Amino acid sequence: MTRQPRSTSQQRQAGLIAAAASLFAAKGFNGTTTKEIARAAGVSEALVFKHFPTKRALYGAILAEKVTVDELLGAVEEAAKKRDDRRVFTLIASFRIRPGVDSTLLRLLLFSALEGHELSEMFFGKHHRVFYDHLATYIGTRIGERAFREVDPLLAARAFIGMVVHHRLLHEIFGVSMHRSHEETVATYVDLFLNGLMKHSTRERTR
Amino acid sequence: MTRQPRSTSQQRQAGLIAAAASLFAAKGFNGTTTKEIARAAGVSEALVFKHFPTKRALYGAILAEKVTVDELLGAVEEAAKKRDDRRVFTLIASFRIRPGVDSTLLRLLLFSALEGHELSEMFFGKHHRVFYDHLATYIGTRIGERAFREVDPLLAARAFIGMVVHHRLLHEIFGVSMHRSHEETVATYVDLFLNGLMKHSTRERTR
DNA sequence: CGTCGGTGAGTAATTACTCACTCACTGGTA
DNA sequence: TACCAGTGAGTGAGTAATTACTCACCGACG
Repeated sequence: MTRQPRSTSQQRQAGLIAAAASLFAAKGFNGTTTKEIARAAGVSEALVFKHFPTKRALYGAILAEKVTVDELLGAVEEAAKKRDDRRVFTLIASFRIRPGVDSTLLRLLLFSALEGHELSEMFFGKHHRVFYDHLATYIGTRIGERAFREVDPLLAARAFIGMVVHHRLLHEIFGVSMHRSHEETVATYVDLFLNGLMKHSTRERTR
Repeated sequence: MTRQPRSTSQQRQAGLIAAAASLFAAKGFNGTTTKEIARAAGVSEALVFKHFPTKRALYGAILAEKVTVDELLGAVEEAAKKRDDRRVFTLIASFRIRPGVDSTLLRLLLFSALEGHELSEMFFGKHHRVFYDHLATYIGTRIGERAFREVDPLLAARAFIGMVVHHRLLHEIFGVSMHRSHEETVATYVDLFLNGLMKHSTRERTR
């Protein structure tokens, strides 16, 4: 019998959040029982409620905790200053499409939105809106500089993020296999999209 | 007291499926109780189990029932024969992005995939795979005819569907408002994408 | 010895599902 | 016409299991 040292309140809380996050991501809020969470965290069910007053509060703590990564936005900002279009788009795409990316957050996001959790919007804002807001601003700037064609920047940004997110959806949620490497996939998407945005002397749009 | 004529077995079954579909779409499988379904269909809970042996069987019946629309694929086929690229893409996009489109199917699809229902894959295949398989074939043909650039047709098809599906996701699941009309949105997406696919004499890709 | 991490044993409510039963209608028969 | 047995739609009242959550209590350590 090894005698486990008792955890501090903070450690336990973190452990519970981690255990619950993976369960909620796998089975949704309603599909996960507090007993399962307790067992996954290696404690009694009663202790769960010592740390979080309700199951829903625990769920909220998960959504509130996971924060966006700022270093990516920094790198994007830098590439944007240099007007390195390809790099801007590649950075954003390969942040989502890369080997070993964790599907937990995507699943949690979808579950929370579908199940209509109150914190869903905040979660969405922190994880996704920032990206397409940033991107829309950049596209707008480049249109102003006559480097890109005249399109609605917000629609264009969503279109690009859409390619990327949809790819993850197919792969991580629907189990569609990737027939190309991560790099090839990203390169193709960036290529297609940038080419679509670029101005070309020949052929104007029809409508 | 108006005396309701008793329904036939088929009518009841259809009513139950309709009631259950909207509830499952709204709250997921685990979030919906059989009592709610019965009440929504206006019958006793016991009758639900006279028609479907288990709750899961009822869920399965829903997924198995809803079929894809063939008239769209017919129209696409026709446009494809005429090599009317813009029309092919516009048809597919505006089938998904149009006023009054029902979000029930999209929600059911996501729920079933997230909750890992066995019939999810079949559901996905009937509603989505057909589209990007068709589209990929067409893109492949057009590449062969040197009308489009050399890209992986499957990736390209997914990229386009990705724009469209992501748009619906934002709008119908995450509640992001559409700041453009349906037509403008579709036109922008098609325009961006087609322009990206087209060959342009000037400026070759950098890598 | 008091505080804090931790638990076993509950409880009230809800859940999917069952069962014994009623009611409305049909077709055959006298 | 009158009657009656059969059938299938429909239900009220359960039941066993599960669920989120509670509470009285334990024991280690400063």
